[in-house]
Amino acid sequence: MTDTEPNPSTGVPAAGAPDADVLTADLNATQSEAVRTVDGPVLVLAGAGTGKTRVLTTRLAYILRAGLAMHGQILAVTFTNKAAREMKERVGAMTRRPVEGWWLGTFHALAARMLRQNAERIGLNPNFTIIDTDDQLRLMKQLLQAQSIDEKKWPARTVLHAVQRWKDRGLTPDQVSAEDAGDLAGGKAIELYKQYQQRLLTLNACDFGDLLLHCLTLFREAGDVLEKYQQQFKYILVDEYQDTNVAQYLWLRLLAQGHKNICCVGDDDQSIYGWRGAEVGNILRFEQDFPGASVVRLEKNYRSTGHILGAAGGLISHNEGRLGKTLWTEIDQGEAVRVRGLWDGDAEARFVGEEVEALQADGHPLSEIAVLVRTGAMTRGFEDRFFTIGLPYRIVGGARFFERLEIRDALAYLRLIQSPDDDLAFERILNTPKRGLGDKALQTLYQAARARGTSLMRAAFDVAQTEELRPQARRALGTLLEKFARWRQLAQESDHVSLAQTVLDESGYTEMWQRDKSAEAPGRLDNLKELISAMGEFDALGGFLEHVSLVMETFADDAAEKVTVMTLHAAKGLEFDTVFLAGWEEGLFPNQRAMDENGVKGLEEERRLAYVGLTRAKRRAIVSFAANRRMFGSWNAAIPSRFVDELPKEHVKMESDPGLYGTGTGFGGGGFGGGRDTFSSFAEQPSRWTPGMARAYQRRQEGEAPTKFIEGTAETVASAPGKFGRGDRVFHRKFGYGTVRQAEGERLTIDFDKADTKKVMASFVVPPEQAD
DNA sequence: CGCAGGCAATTTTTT
DNA sequence: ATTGCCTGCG
Repeated sequence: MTDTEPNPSTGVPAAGAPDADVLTADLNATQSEAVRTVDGPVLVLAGAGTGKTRVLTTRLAYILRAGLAMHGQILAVTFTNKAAREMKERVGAMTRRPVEGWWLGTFHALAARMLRQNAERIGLNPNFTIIDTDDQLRLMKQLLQAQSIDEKKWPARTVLHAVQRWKDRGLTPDQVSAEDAGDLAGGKAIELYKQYQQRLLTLNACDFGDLLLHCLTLFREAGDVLEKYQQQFKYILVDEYQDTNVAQYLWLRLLAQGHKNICCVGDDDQSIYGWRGAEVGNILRFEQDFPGASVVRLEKNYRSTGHILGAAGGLISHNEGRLGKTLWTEIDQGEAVRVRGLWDGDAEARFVGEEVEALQADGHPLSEIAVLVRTGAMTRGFEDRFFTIGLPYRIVGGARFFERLEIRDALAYLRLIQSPDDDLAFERILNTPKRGLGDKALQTLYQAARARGTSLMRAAFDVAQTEELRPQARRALGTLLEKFARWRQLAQESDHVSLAQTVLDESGYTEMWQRDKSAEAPGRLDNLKELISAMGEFDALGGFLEHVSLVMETFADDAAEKVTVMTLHAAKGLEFDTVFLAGWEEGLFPNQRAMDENGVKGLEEERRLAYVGLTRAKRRAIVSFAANRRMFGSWNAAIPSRFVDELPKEHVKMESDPGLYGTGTGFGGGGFGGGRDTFSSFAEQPSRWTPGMARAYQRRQEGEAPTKFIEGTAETVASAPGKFGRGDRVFHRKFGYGTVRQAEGERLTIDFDKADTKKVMASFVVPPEQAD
């Protein structure tokens, strides 16, 4: 069935019929305009909650239904797999046809598709691998070592970061100016970049940046290829345009030069990825970049109350160089944004916990409540608190499934079966599990590979026949290579799921973790099982590996009846009835480092982040800050974020705890939380354990006394007699870990572990005003 | 080759 | 405080 035929099952008329108008019937005037402006470049400035996704999907369906193009002639680009998936679902529902094979996907997935179609034109094999950060880093380290560059002075991360920024700007090694490189890596940065690219080419591999960069090179050097795509894509749709980097912009501009029908949707006020190369300038310059462009502003907000929009709008108005939008809503004014000052981070977590419980008691679903924080580390305090009070919660983010050690190892085996020349994979598993092939053996193999001009795997087959390695190592290598030969055979004969199972068993990898008695081993084995079962959803090994490289997603259970805790970045594109915005302290948010490194630009991006946070809220936004926060072990005093002051007074209700900043007597954040088990909140989810936590948990399992937390004033502790006994392990927020020597009435004596605080205290709790 | 102990680094995150 | 990384020794 072609795109121009009527759909027999739905009776949808043929393309070109006025029926396409039906699609826009439910939209407001500007949304409809955004959908129907189909000749020439269009920029849709879509404020938060103005129906951006709806416009984008309707536009795609409209173009199809109006018969302006067939699906193969539309390029629809998103940033995340999630956005791509959502768009596929919605367009599929609207057009009632499968969305298979469409050019709808992320920048990287679409670029990879184009590259695979034309790989040989730029010296790659169509089955090139896409490497992850881990591999990138190891590769760069090797290059630094080869150049004898001091890794202390120029860490591989730093150099790699620079390389990535160049790639974001669409610069190949010869296009980087010496001035740009500066004295990075002792002035050898450009040379390193060049070598890095050469090495990747030899490995038949790309990193994420290359997917776009190679496309640009391809377009530049193979005019016929570019022309073909330019002809093919009659319409181009782009989501989240404010987050594009220069390479992505160039890619789009080249592709759009054919039909000039490019529609970019975005919001300059929601650009929060400058630190990874996004250029707000792209959206600000749209009208110059695409002459004759129309601009449509979506300003009617369907999400938030008047107070929330007022607060967010007032805050963002402190940024300069905006395209400018004023959101309005027909929803009621609602409640003012609450701003709550608290004594410390624990008090803040306690406050949020109590508020959530109150909302829950009023019948508010937990799935409509979110706690948004600036840094990933801040989720821990809330997790701890929510667990303690038995509040169901979900942490978004953290270590992602495919980034876990055991998953990467397992994937390396599979990659190596798929493409034997994948040196990075080879290196990773050569001695994992330990089989007596360490650094020495690897060096020998490297030399052999270099001498022969082949990959490590091929060189290894030769070396196994010679005297170059000690007999023991030679035998071990021989055994490994035999296994690989067998597995490769098996890959032809059996399905990829049983292949993976066999590989993990025969390689001794599963056994390695079964033998491992550390507490995190069971979690790792679970993850391996999960990996095997995930593979079942793919037809073949190749497809699975491509998915893994491009879609680094955790298979998470969403939709559960839980409070969500996540970073502000992770919250983009989501909405909740109630949003808690925690940690609004100067230095933390706006983040000091962001300001130090990027000055006013950095500050403005932080402000946009605050704006994004506020506009996630449909009915309630509650901002909080703490006067004291423990960071990296020590206590920091803090003042409220400047963003608190920037919220327009008429939309805000201040409710700082009494006693903060000398405004009264008494101290907030009292309460008593003693007797809490340090590790209980993680006991049920071993897969989330860090090695340190796992060790501590194990110590506890072995009978060591549990650690108790002490918080609150001397009085409150004294009012809870019997909570502490001789020999209890305690943790005090200022003095750290200790042991109770004596506990009678309100006199507690504690020996603290740290030498400088090893003193006997009559009253162990520091009143809040004395805390640093 | 493997392990214990010393040592810096510790924003945000997708693909 | 915690973590991963590096080094030096057995």
